[in-house]
Amino acid sequence: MLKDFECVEESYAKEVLRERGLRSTSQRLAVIHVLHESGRSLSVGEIHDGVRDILGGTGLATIYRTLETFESLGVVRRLHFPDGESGYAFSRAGHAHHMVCLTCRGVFDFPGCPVESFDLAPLERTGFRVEDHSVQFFGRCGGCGEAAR
Amino acid sequence: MLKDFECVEESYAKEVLRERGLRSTSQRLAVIHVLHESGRSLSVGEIHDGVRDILGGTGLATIYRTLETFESLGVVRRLHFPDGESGYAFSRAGHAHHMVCLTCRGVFDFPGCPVESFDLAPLERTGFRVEDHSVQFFGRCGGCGEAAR
DNA sequence: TGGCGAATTGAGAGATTTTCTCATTTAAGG
DNA sequence: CCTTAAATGAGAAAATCTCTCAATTCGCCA
Repeated sequence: MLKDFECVEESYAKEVLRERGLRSTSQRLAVIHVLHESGRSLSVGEIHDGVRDILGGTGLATIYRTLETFESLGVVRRLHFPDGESGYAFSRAGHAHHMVCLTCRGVFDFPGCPVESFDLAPLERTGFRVEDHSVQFFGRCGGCGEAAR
Repeated sequence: MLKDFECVEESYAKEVLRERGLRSTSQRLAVIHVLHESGRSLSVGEIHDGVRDILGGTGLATIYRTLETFESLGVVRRLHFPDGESGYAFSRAGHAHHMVCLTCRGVFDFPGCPVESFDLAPLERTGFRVEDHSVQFFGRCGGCGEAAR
């Protein structure tokens, strides 16, 4: 098992895991490593392949379980693309939204939240109580926009 | 085949289909009927069951094909819930966002768009060109909020 | 209204994705 | 170290989605 691939994101994930009384296994850290290193959102299969490159035989079920765990911790986020595909991306916990490049599937955080300055009162007057929201921007990142020209 | 279930939504769907040179089949209209009648988002299985109740034996593949067609026409929208589930809901074409009740999966349009008044310039200065966005609110609708108390 | 041609469907096989089980391994506190 | 519960691996099983192709049906046109 490689030990020299630690990065800030892994330390962060470790801490979140410890806070919740969950274990920092090599599989879990490898998932974070693969996700962060890629800089884009990856399918379950891609993550599985990436983890196997690092650790050797890793069960697919573990990948699913790990992604589920991290998603509930806010460390990983599942993104759904307009074409129906989906992928997972590393994401610092807390309130963050993303821009997703439709060409390379790159994921970029963006500052601020459009909903913050949006007046929810009219919605809530209908009796609906808003508990959460999701915002995503789709488009082309710098590199992919260039290439298209 | 029942003929007495026509509603505004079906007429609308028919028109959109005709505009694109696509046929208004009983299966397609039944999908719209089921979706609209429920007032909430439905899984593929629920839609399949609903359509079978109206038309009798309808192939599952047809349901998938129909949903894909309608989604590309903007008549139906696929929604992803925080719990990982997903469902389809009727949606007037054009730019519309939704509030989704996490209890009953009810879907409600809401007026306005939080992104409209959001300044995209800082994002686009990063080189990212925004082409599309998605916004969803999750919470409890009037009825389900009541029931929870 | 009847017929023609192309679009659409049905049925089921097949592919893919996700979940589950349980014996084995491993992290982490004492 | 040792212990113990958490986590994993492997593969079976379940669920979801796609594909193929013959049969059906819609919508146009005479």
